[in-house]
Amino acid sequence: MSTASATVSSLKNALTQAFQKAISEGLLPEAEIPDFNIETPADRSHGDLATNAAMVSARAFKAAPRKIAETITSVIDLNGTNLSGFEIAGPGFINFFYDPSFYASVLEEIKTEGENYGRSDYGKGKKILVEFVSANPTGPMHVGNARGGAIGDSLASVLDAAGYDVSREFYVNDAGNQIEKFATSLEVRYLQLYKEGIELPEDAYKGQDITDHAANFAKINGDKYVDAPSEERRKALVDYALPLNIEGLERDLLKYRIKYDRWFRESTLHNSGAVKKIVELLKEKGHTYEQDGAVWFRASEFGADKDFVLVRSNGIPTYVVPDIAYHYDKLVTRGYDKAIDVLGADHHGYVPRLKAALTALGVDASRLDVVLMQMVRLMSNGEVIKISKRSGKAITLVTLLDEIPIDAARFFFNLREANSHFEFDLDLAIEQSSQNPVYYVQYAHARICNILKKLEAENIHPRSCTSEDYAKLTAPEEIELINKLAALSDEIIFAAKDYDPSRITRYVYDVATLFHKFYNSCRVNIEDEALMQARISLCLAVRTVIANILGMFKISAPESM
RNA sequence: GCGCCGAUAGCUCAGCUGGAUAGAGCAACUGCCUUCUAAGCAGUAGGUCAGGGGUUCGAGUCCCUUUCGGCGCGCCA
Repeated sequence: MSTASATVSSLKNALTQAFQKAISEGLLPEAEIPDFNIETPADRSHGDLATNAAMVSARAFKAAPRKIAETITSVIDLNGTNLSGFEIAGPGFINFFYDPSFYASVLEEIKTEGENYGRSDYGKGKKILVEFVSANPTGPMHVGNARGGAIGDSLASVLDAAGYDVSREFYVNDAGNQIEKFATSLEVRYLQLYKEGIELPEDAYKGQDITDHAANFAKINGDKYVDAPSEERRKALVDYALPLNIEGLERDLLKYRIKYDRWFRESTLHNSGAVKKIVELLKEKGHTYEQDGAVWFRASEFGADKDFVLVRSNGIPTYVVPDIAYHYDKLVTRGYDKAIDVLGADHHGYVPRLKAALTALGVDASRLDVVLMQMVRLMSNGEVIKISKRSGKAITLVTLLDEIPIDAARFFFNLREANSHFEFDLDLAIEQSSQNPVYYVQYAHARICNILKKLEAENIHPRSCTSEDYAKLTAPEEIELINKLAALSDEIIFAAKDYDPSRITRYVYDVATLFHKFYNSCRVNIEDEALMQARISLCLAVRTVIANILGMFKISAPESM
C-alpha cells in the first residue's frame, strides 16, 4: 500500500478508536459511530488530511460538531500514523498535519518502487477485455477513431496499472451488410474502368480509396472479371481489397502506438455457427416470437425500451446478433470477468439492447461496461468541419498523424474525459503544436534530466538521504510537490474505477506545474549539501512519476528539448 | 413524442463518493533570463456555476421542473 493510502487508513483507525474510547469513558453517549470521510482539502491551510467525522456524528451523539471534535481529539492517539498535529476548524472539521516522516517515506517509496511506483493490486488480477476503435474495415479511419484509440489504449494501461489483467482487442466487421456495400462500391468502380454509364448507388462508399482499390485490382487482373458473374467478381474484389484494408488499419494503429492482443474477426462467429446458436438459444428459452416473417427478441422484458428484430424476413440476421455472439464469446466462452467497449456516443441506444440480450442468455449484464465517447468536433478557422463519410472527405487518422506529432495526438486526445464534447482545433494542433500541453510535461522531465546532467558534470552524484536530509524540504513548493507525487496510485485507482484515463493526463500536467514552480523558487545546486541531496531526491522522484505516466500512455519522455 | 448526454470566466475545459474563499489553460494587461533549459515563473483582470423550486448543518455536486444544445429511437451498421 502506498504511503498516502496507508496514512489515510491509519488515521481512520485512530479516529474510530478515539470514538470508542470516548464512548467507553463516558465522554460521548452510547451510539453507533457514523460513516465519516477523510479527504485532502483543496486548501492546504486546512491541513493535509481533514475529516468530517464530528459533523456527520452530530445527530447520533446529540452534540455540536465542534464539541464532538474537541472530545475526539482529546483522546486520539496519532502514534504510527505519519501525522503529528491537528486543529479544529470551520463548522467542525478536524484537520491533521503530516509529520516530516511522511514526506521522507513518500520519496523513499518512489525510489524503491521505481518504474512500478503508482501500480497497485486494486484490480486483484481480474481479467478485463478492452475493445476499442473497431473501425469499419471498408475504409480509412477518421478523427473519431483517433480519440477512441487514445482513450481505449490509455484506459487499458490505467487498468493494467491498477492491477487488472488487461487485454486489448479490435473487432473486425469483416462480414455482413457493410461488406456487401463494400463489394458493390468496388464492383461499380471496377466496371466503370471498362464501361460507360454505370452509376454509383446513393448509399455506396464514395471515397478515393475505393477507386484506387478498383484501379489496382484492374492492373493485376485486367478485364478478366468484367464479364464474369457478379458474385464471382464481387468476391474477387473483396478478397483483394479487404485484407489490404485490414493490414492498413493494423499498420496505422501501430504507428499510433496501439498494439492489440487480438484482432477478432466477425466472420469467425458466422463460420463457427456462434451467430446461429445465439438465435437458437434465445428461441429455446422462449424469448423470441415471429412477426411479419421476421424473428423478434422480447428485449422489452429485459430492460430495453422495445423489442427488436434478430432475423430479418429474408433469413439474414441483423447486425446485433453477431454483436451479441461476440460479447457472449468474450464473457462466457473466453471467460473474461469484465468486457469494456469504447464506443461513439451515437451507439448509446444500442447498449441496453445488447445488455438485454445478454441478460436473456443468463449472463450478468453488469459485466459489460460501455465507455461512451462524444464525437470530436473538428475546428478550423473557427468553423466546424463536417465529417462526411459519404463524400469520402473525412479527415483520416493517417492525415492527422502526418500533421501532428504522435506524442501530441495521444496526449491531446486523452486530455478530456470521454463523455465530453471534444473540440479539436486543427490549426492549433498543426501550426502551433509547441503550445500543446504535452510539451509542458515533457519539458519538466527534460529540465530534471538537465539538472542532473549539470550536477554530474560537477561531480555531484545522488546519494541516499537520511531523515535529517529530507526534513530540510520545508518550502511550500517542495511540500506541495511531494503531496502530489504521493497521490499517484490513488489517482490511478480512481481513474480505473471511473474508466477515465484523462484524469491521469491532468494529474501529470499538475505534477509538471508544481515542478516548474519548484524549479523557479528552489535551486538544486546549492551550498547546503544536505538540502541539495534532498532536492535531488525530489527531482528523481518527479522524474520517475512523469516517466511512469508518459510511458504508460506511450508518450516519449525526452531527456532534452 | 420518448430516451441518453450536456450547459461552470470572452474561448476550451477541471472541480475527486455533497464540505471551508469555485480552479487551470488560451486570449488581454504588468513584471522576471550575468545563477541548474523563458517550451518556464510571478502578478492583475475576468463568475447570478443556464433559470426556478426542493432535500440538510452544508449543494457547482443529489432530486424535481423549465429553457437551450448534441445524439439516439430501422427487417442500416
